[in-house]
Amino acid sequence: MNLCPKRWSRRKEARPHEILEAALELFAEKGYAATRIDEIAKRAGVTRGTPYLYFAGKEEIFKALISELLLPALDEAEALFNGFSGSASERLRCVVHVWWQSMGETRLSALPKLMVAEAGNFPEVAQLYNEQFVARGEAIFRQVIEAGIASGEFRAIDVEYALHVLCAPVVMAMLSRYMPCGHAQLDPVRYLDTLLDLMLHGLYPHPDSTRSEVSDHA
Amino acid sequence: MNLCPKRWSRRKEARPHEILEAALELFAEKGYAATRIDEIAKRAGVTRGTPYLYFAGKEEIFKALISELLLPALDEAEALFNGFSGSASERLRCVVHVWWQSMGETRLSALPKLMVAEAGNFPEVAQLYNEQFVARGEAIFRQVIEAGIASGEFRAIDVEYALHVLCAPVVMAMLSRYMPCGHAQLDPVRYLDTLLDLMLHGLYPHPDSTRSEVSDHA
Amino acid sequence: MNLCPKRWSRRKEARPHEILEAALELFAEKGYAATRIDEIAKRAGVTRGTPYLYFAGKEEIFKALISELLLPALDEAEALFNGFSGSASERLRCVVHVWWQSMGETRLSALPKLMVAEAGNFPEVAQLYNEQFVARGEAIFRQVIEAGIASGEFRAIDVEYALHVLCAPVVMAMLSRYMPCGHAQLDPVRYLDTLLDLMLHGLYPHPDSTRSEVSDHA
Amino acid sequence: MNLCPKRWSRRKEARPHEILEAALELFAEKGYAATRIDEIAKRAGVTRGTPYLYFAGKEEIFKALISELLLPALDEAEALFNGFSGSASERLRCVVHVWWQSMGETRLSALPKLMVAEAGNFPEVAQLYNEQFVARGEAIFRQVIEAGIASGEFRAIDVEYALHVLCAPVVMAMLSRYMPCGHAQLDPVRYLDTLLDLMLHGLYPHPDSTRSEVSDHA
DNA sequence: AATGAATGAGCGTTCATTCAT
DNA sequence: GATGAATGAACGCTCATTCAT
Repeated sequence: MNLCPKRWSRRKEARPHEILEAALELFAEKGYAATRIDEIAKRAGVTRGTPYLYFAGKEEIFKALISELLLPALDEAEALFNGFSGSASERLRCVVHVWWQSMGETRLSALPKLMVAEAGNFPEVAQLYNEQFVARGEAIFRQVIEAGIASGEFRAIDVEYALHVLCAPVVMAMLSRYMPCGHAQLDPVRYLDTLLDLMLHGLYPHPDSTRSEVSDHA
Repeated sequence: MNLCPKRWSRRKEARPHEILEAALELFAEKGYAATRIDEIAKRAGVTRGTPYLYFAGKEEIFKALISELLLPALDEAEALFNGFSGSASERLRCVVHVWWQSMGETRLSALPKLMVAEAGNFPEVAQLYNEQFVARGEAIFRQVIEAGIASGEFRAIDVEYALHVLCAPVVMAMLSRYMPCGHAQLDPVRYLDTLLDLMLHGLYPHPDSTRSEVSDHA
Repeated sequence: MNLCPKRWSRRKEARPHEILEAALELFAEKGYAATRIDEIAKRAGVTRGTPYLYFAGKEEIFKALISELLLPALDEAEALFNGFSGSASERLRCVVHVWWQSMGETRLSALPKLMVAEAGNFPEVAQLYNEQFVARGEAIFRQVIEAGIASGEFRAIDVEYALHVLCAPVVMAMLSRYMPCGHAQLDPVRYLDTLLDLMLHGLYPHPDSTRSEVSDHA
Repeated sequence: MNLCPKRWSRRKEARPHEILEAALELFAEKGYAATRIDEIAKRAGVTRGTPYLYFAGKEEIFKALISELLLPALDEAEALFNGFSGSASERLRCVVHVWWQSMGETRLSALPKLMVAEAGNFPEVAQLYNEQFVARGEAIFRQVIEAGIASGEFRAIDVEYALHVLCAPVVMAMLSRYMPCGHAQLDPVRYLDTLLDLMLHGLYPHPDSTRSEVSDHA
């Protein structure tokens, strides 16, 4: 059993993170309730009792997924957005793609799925998620839209509503990774490009069709 | 204990439906795993053993929610769509609003939430949901978009991708009813109107701004 | 449902017997605990509540199997024994074969199996079985052996012990009908003839080996 | 609650055996179905969940009774038989008495009772029992009888049938320990001696009655 | 720090029994 | 007399959590 005698000598401070990664994978696959602490421990390479050395219980692991994995990723994404300048449409494109690269296509996309499923059962976790993640994410999109309207690049639509229309496909793309349904066969990047194209130009034929950009991607 | 003397006289045919309604409410509130059969039974006004007279087990109740509640609602909605004629944009508006009225704003919107959470754990239910509900729902939207393109009313965008961009906010509006997050404070109808406006016209200012329709609704 | 309107007009007094026969079959196949009242009812051609019109509960059905089916069969067998005269060995042969024909090879052989399994759980039934069936059965064998000893046809062995040695294979032949083991492939009649052959040649005090009789039976 | 401070320190290897012993006792007393896992646990000095640490379920406990308790006892008994030499009648006596001592008069005699009751419900367990226990047990008796016939010490009777006639009282003696019936009041050893006496005098092809041996034991 | 044996509350399911019809 | 919908106690099994080592 103890094949490697020093197998945890250097790992001490890494343990909580390993446990969280294991938990995230399993919660993504099976949901919160169907994931056993044993499985998390085993996938993290530890035994049943170890998670309790670092987390008070299953719910605390859930909460830590938000604060220890998701929020830091949002911090990084925000830094990328902030370092980007350009037209409103260029910033919108940037925000959508950076969002996807830094969160959507990573294991973190499991968290929106988890929150859809468990928000009602864990109000405390839901509050953390909403205040620290959703609100900040929406603020990013809101800024871009508002700036576009202010500069006259965008129409003066209702920002709050447009914002959610814009976010919904991004979130759905994250959720779809865990469902064997229609979305699943689509290429997410092309999907997001279509989103941007439609959001910017609409379905109606353009008076000037030079703005269409989705065809670049094939 | 015997509060109601005729407590089962004429209920036989009604029982399964009562149980499904109770299950749907509870699954919506707490998710599949966190809902106990006892609770379903109690909310349906029966006792622990009664659900098993009508359903083989918890999973069968889940499956019956799809086949007995959701699919009939889709049947009705389809009938409404089919009875509607008009321009592609008028039909799109019709489809989105009928969808919302006949499913989105009803208790049935719990089922997409459930499927997000449990598709991985119940492949059989997921297959039923995808084949009988998602595929048919997408087909409705696809027809409208394809007809619009064929008639020249819409641009020749990639139908499959546009379809999912269009559906995503509709589905998110359903999911959002069970989350205390941003979407929650929005008026769903106005949200869908914004979706239609953006999808048809895009964010860019119109060359002819007479087409904007969202202002009608306020 | 009521395809045959008078389907029970003539059956009223037959119902209890039909229920007992169904119960006997099912208890034999699956044991007492694993047999559901529903199954008994269905096999008897009635519904769930009907057995309770005739029997106070499951245990009463069990008890009635003894008193209503087994004991009458023993009565008949006893009548046959009593009408038979001959040497002790002839009477022994008669007893063994009549026992087998009237009980061993019928569905009644399920009852010894049931009693082996359930005597500890149903002391009242066990008492009935022991006092009314086992004791009377043993008495029959005891009489024959004692008469054989008294007449000098048999050795003066210990009657009580010999009696049980003699009965054991008879009972085992009954039990074996419900087990897929070694006994199962044997022909019961030939088995009992072997028993008699072995028992008699041990019981006879005198030493000519011409008496072997098992070959008669093919 | 914490009456015994070292309540599980060194028990890990002993637990499965303790649980099996408890299960064997309770299955013997009440049968398989009427024995609750809770009772087994309590009698083994553990709580409800502990048996599941060592056995996959109730049926696995049943199966383990055969493989972990009964078959090892048969191994030991076989070793004793194999170390014994003598005439066929002496070997027969040896086999019967060793059988009784190593299995019949121990708690293992519960297993034949259990198998009579449950063979039909657990075909897999029945197969294990028949192939590994019954078949091997019969082989032991068969060898002795065949050797006796080969040496001329026994008559040339039909071995398969005689074998089962011989075994039946041995098995019945085991079953009888769990029934409050006739057999119960007999001394098993004297019962087996009577069996041997009767069997041998039937098996011996030659006719001097001086060989009666049961009187020795009284 | 880490282990893993043990706990025990909780849940899905079954089924003997009841009783309004 | 017969039905069968409904009941509710009981049981097998699970799993988050604890704690002696």
